[in-house]
Amino acid sequence: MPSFELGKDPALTDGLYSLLKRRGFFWPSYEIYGGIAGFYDLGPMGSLLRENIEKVWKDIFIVSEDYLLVDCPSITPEIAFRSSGHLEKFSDQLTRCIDCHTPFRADHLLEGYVDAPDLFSPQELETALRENGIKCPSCGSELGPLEEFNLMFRTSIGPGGEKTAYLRPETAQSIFMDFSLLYRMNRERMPFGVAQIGKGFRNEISPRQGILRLREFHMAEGEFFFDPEVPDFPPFERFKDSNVRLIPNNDPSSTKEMTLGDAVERGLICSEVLAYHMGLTRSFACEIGIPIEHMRFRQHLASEMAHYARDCWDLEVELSSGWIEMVGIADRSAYDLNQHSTGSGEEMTAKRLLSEPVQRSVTRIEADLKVLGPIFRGNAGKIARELICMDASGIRSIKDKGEPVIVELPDGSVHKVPTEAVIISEVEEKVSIEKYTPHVVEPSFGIDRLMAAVIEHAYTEMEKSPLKGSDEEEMGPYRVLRFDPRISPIKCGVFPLMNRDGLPEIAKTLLSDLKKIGLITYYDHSGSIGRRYARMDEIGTPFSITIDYESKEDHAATIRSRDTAEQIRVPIIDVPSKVLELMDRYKKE
RNA sequence: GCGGAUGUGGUCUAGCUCGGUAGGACCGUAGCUUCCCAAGCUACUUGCCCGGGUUCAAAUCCCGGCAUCCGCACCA
Repeated sequence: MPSFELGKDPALTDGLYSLLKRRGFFWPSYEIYGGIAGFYDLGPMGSLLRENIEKVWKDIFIVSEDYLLVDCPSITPEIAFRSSGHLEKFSDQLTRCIDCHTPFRADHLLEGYVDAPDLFSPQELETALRENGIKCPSCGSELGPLEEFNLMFRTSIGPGGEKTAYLRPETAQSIFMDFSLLYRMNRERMPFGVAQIGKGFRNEISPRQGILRLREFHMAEGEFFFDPEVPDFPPFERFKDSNVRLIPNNDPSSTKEMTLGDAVERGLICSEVLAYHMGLTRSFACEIGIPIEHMRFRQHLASEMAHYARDCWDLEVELSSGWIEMVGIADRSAYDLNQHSTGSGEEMTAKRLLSEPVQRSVTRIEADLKVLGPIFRGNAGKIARELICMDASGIRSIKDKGEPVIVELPDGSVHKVPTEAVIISEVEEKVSIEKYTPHVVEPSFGIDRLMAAVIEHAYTEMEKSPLKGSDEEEMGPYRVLRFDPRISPIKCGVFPLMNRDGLPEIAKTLLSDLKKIGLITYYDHSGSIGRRYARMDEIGTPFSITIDYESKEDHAATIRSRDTAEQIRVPIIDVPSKVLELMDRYKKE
């Protein structure tokens, strides 16, 4: 059966994208007003397809891997992104040529002149541009002043709009902010994962390539928290021998094939935890129907890796438009938790049991509330709390000099605490628990891109059907979307061969039996039977059931398979279970 | 953002040079047909990207905007 090969002939996907609109997968949003780049509507088929892809994702991350599922808001107050670094990181400083108006990223212009310009502040950039005498690379003219372009959509909360907020560019941050709660919900056991499926928003400068680069997109993210001092990750055993294609960043021009186990041993992949999630990602992609030959993992170049990332690998899938990133799997170390911990003042740590409890003597500060109370009244408790957190040796030397201890409260007020209120003692302490900030590995899935990949790889064009008089000149090729039945938007079509003589009644009874077991169905009585099959093939419905005149006598129906066009005759009463069985069997083949 | 190309029913397109009723095919809908792989027959629905200008008259010419595609730039 002739099918086309992706990447070999992009012209073959031409017909695909009109099919997708015609049959209700997706199309550009706000078309009646001319459309806006970077936004797409998912139609009836696209919505079901996306939901099914997410279902498979949940089967892996929530059901098999026990990730905790959360669902947090898209609108996020500014402070959160100040801590996370997005306010800076997602703002590019642009400068424009005063003659040709071409915009450039200021830090890119400084590559090669200074070290790590991406970490520079706007002022530093401005100075560096001037000191190095940088001119417009395309025409040589002077460059204008810096402009800020933030990739986050800005909005405000409440009336008056004084509270600035942004639409989240990734779902991850909420998970970090909720870390302590989630850690407790997991009963303080490590390691554990948290997952979120939702929308992300990025105000891309110039979205292209249709649904592959959106300003509002679906993402499924996992955050896997673990103890960085535990090098082994036993579950990794499962993927140790999985073969993968890798493009390591020390040699970006060649693809290497090896097992994930080897890659960790050779130090290409930084940890077993990261490699494990690459394995998970690969099996997820396989399950939704992306062929393994069209997958590879590419390591971020040192220059494109975010400054907090220890290591980062992208799953890329080959499409008609080339190799496209689908999933980013990053080791973000303790960066995010540290940022939010510092930003909010909340402790974000996990506890680790020391293998041997440690005896040590500790200098402890106590506050004598009997003294503090009468002096400071309402503030006494706060001062005491602040006092016992201060550096013990420093306090001791102050106390030894007989000077009062200066305590500053979070509200900014400063208080002089008399020496006699400060008690310093040496205690022997048995420490059996140690606190640490967990590291995190983040697999982040672009659902819309994966959906496009699934569609392209399920797409098959065939020579026209051999029988009857269809005319390929007019019809174009015969098109089939060969989805895995698990992700097909519609699971089965139900057709009366003729729209009369009691056939519709039989078909509708069967239809409701299929609905009862939760299958999404499609009833169709219009057009010839072949046309109805063709409609189902175009939306990737794996099974079509036809009630014919014989059904009235033998109470049986035919089930026709999308991929083979084969038909089997099954008693009507057994059709629902037979369909489930066929769906299940498809997976294993 | 820049340069180039493009924009006609749901889809693909003819018409634009040379202004004068917008045409086809597919898809879709209803009906006929014992109809199992886009068959046939009948009927039907749906359109000139938006705004302005020139003109008696604009899909067509001019200006502006928007969008798409390609290249540059940008980005995951």
